[in-house]
Amino acid sequence: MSNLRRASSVSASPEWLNTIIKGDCVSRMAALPANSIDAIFADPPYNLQLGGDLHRPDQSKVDAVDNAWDQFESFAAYDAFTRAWLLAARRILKPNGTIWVIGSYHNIFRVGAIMQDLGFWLLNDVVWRKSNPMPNFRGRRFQNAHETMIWASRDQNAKAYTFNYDAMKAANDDTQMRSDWLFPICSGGERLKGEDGHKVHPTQKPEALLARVILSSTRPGDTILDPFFGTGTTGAVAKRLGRNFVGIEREDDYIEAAADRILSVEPLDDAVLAMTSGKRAEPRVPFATLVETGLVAPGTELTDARGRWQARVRADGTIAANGEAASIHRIGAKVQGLDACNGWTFWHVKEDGRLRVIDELRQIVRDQMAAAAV
Amino acid sequence: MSNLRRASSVSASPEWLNTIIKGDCVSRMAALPANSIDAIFADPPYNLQLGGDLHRPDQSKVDAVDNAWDQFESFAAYDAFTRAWLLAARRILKPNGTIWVIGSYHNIFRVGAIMQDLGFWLLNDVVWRKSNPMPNFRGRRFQNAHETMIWASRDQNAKAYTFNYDAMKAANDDTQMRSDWLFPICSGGERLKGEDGHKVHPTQKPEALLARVILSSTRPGDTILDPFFGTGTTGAVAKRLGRNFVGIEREDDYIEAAADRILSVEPLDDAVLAMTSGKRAEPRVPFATLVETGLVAPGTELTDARGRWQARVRADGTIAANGEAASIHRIGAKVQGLDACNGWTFWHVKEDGRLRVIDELRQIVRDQMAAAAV
DNA sequence: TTCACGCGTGAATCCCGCA
DNA sequence: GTGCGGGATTCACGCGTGA
Repeated sequence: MSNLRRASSVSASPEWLNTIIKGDCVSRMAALPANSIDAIFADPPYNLQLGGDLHRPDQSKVDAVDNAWDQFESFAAYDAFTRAWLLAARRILKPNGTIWVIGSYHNIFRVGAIMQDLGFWLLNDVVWRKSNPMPNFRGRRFQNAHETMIWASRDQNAKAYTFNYDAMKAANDDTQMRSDWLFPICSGGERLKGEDGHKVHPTQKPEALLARVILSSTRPGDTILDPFFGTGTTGAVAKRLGRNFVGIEREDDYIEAAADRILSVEPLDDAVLAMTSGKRAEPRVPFATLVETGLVAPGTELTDARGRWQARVRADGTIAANGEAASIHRIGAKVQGLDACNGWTFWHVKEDGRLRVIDELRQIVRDQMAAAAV
Repeated sequence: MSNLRRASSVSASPEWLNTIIKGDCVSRMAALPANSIDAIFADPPYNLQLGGDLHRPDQSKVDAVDNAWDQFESFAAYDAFTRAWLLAARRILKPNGTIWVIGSYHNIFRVGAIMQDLGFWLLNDVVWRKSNPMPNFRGRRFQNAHETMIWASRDQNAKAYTFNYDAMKAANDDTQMRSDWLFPICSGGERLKGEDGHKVHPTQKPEALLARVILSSTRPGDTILDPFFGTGTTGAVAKRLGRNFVGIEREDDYIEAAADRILSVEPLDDAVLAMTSGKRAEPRVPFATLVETGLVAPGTELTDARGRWQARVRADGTIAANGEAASIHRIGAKVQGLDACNGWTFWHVKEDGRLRVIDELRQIVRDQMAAAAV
């Protein structure tokens, strides 16, 4: 068990909190107390059933997912595995806890049907639209440009699950957060590489995706369990966002990489993490996307063009000034004593000593999105 | 049976072509010949499991799907129904036919798992992103802004299914069509209304969605069956796009509305329907033809684009390098140390001091052949 | 210092006709 | 059915290199 607990941890917290547990997730979850977990994020094997090698048009070979842990003898074997871990997960979930499972068309239908059979109550299916997916090299299908996440409560009757509706809405330019989310795949500096320069894990998920999952359906201080921890994206984002995590993973290489990674994560300030709560006052790239993708770091100070007013960016995509938090538009209006304000053209960030209006940053994201649009 | 056949129909075509068959889709499909349908589009009941009435914030009542045909006693009952109609559908599908099924998170996971169990081979899941979805009025979930379509072939081994890759790519600004499609929901003038001004069918799909389905995976003249015909969107779009249809529907009201609707549809001109097709559709021209016609003289030296490798053309249409002679493709692969190579785009000839790819010479031959055929 | 360009790569169920 | 071989097929982004 890799212990990554902070010195500030409450002494009464269980010894498995903020650790990586080595082993098979079914038996390890069985060893945890029932009704102890606030939220679960699971990225199980997809059972890809790939055929032979695949080459790009330039004859380079695609580095496919051919790991032993993704191999199953049959649909029945995959179903049995899925049923077992979902049952174990359901036992440790609090009555009002929720679970997220991510998958592709290879496995997600089996997972979803089994979740319904076991009594989970589906709340949403959420589509992760990839802004830069791998092409279909042979031109025989549509480009597989998304993955699917299922979000479910433990029971149909569980009505008090956590959903930070107002925070999501405020983060999405004051309209409801939709069930289709656009994010790039995990690449570049975020992608963990081994000493050989090769990716440590074949299916590392982007932190921005996990950030929205965690911000939408958990509260600071909650405990999030990931039964297929891999290289610990769930743990890293949970720690950064002031949540506790529990990871379960079988492979030593992954555990080691995850432990190093999480150790270097610095949790955000409590003030930045404070959630928007209650009914908001009245009033299309969401500002949250800029935060989730890292274009604007949480905690960044925003100012108007003349530097007369300041606000601070929070992790959920709202901003705060004078003790109040809301969308970029609302806070922009508030500090000026006006009824309305276009936050996109009002607020600026300081870059290299210069002010840059955030509308320019939105344009960057829009350009990315235009490539993916219809 | 509502007969909507055009006078121009070939007399030898079966009597059920371009008609709406009244009755239960399982027994009606059983009465059709096996291996007779090119494509199926199915919009089965979603098994919505709604609780009580839902009201908007202004207290107006949401007109939900509460029809008898959407009620099932249990998941098991829904599964049995799904299995039955999918089995019947699979029997009438041609070996290289494909099937589309649309659903929401309430039912699509069960449908997808059963499709896999029955031997269908999933090709893509395609997300219909709604540009104007209904909001989540209670603010307890993400806005349910999409539906999911599964596209599958009859068997894993069926490789020759229709996919109009080049047409889709051209329609999408010359980049591959992705698995997420953005369309508005069916409303306004397209939405069929009864004499009372009330919508005729609760789940009428937009014609644009069906158009992309049909254009991507069928050819003009193909036969498309819809076992849950409703108000006939599939039939209307199929007719407009020069395809044949077969509809099966139980409710007289829907059949009547669909028949009227389809009668008023005017098929598009063949010229408009002609599909973009890439090199795959071009006649095969052996490299030997270029030598035989004198476009490339025996003894000519071929090089790659950067002049790193050379080969010499032989009179029989093979080329030689490093003491070996074989096709332009084999030698191209050999000199590079690869398994495969497209010799047409790899090899160049020197003309007036410039390099010219031999694929251009092939195009000259193809143009000559086309001119001669007129 | 900046820009242009080449190269590598990502959860992939990825060919088809003829003998 | 199997085997063989022609030849068709890629999008976005990060990084390194060289001018």
